[in-house]
Amino acid sequence: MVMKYITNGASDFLIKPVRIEELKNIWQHVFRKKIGEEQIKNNNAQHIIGQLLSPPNIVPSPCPSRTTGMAEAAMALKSEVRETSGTVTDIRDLRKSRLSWTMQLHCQFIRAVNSLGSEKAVPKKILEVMNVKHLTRQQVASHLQKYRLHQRKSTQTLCKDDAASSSSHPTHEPNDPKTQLFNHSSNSVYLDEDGCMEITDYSLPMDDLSSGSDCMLG
DNA sequence: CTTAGAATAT
DNA sequence: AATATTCTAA
Repeated sequence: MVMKYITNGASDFLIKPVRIEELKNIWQHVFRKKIGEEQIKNNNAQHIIGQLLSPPNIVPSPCPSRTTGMAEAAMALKSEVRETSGTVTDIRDLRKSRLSWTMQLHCQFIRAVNSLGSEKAVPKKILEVMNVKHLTRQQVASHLQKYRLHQRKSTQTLCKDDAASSSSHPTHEPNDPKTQLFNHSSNSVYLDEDGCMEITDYSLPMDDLSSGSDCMLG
């Protein structure tokens, strides 16, 4: 498999979690080659980078500006995982290929879901409520799917125990997925049935310099 | 055409 | 197991 690419002209490989340094290196090489020519096509360069980053990765060209690619790319490559006052507001980190649902993120997710209520807790709205830049609807959807699976599992387990016999295991918290009305406390709800987190304090001003309005809807 | 949700795939 | 991607039906 690897050979195939080499014979096709690839000169180097990057392993999945691509780091900034590696990319800088690549850029240098690209420039050395091209520097002799009169025109350096930045678009082309960006394209190359895009290809070097494996397909499912985020490509560092958010906006169609054909400026001097280098600087911009370097900027874009800086980790943009921003966290302000314990609240994640941006998940973009080009070193990572997959999103990691940290507890913070998960918490925010849970909060969003709870504050929306069972009926309205659909990916799009969750996304809006969470207000995390660069988080996609599909990512939320995927997470939601898993979350619901967990929920079902725990409720089933509890029901079984309930009907059967013997002592109960306080591992998880009972919950009615259907008949449950959620408390719309906007600011202090913790403890989800998933029980994998009990962070109970998020309150501080948010928005620092990360407020750029990217994926918001009014 | 957009999206939620299930089914797969990595 | 966790996330992503694809498929299907509203």
